[in-house]
Amino acid sequence: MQQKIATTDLVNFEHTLWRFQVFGEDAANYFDGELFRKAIHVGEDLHILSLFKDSSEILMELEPSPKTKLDLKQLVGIAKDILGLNFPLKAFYEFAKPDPILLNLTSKFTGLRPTLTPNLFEALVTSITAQQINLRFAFTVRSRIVKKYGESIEMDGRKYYAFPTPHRLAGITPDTLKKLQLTAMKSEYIVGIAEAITNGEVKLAAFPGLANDEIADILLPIRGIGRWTVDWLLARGLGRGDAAPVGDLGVRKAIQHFYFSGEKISEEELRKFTSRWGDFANLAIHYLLKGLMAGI
DNA sequence: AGCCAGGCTCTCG
DNA sequence: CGAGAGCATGGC
Repeated sequence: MQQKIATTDLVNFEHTLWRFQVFGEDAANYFDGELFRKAIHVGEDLHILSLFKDSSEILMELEPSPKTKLDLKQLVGIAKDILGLNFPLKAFYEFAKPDPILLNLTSKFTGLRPTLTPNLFEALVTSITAQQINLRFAFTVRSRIVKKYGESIEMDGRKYYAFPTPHRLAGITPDTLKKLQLTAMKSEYIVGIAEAITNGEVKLAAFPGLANDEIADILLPIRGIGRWTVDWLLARGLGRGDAAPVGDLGVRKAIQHFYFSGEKISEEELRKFTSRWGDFANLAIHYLLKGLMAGI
């Protein structure tokens, strides 16, 4: 089945999904520049969600078709999150006008939105794999996890892997993850988090209804989850407007590059600086990162 | 070749 | 608490 998701004046398809191509293989997210595909568990079934452009429209296709309206609603919600459609982009562009740097970036990358990872377990594990190593290698390792533990479904002669559920990772010996070239520590973190979720200690489903601080209080005591990981979960998992992962190396470099002539500043100062963006911090930072990577 | 990766935990003062 | 060492290995 097919369904319209958005028009191209609301979102720039290529700019927004570009992130899935730049760091090499991503077994959980297929994007070739024109077609995006992701295998997703909903209800009892594994679906392939496809996103693509047709003239001025962005369409979604689902295989197999969802059996219930509720499943369909959930899949449409996921598609919208992947395209970042819930971010108030127009209001942000108004907000950005007085700032020459943001004004320049928003006019260069009009329609760019942060893609969300609404599967919060996937968001957490992805962050952990990316801690303290270069992103390209992080993607390679994460793809190995996805291929080894994720269920797959075939379409047009290609296999698509769903991100492993917590159930598939809970109870495995961390050593099997270590063989995929995660560090011993990260292997333990990931299995530990999978177990905390399957045994009900951590209820990810409740997070959308909680405040940023409440989520941080739940997650920070868990081994492997620090401030950086929480901030990215808030920013790219839950789409919180005011999330600002200032501990992130890329974010620091971007802010220092655009606002401090490349001079290094402390995390404290960064936090103070980003507070000026209020509920637009997430968007502002996304544009700064894009600008940095584009060499502006 | 050698420095550095989109950090986190643990220890020590 | 705040600073600093250790993790571990691929990319460039």
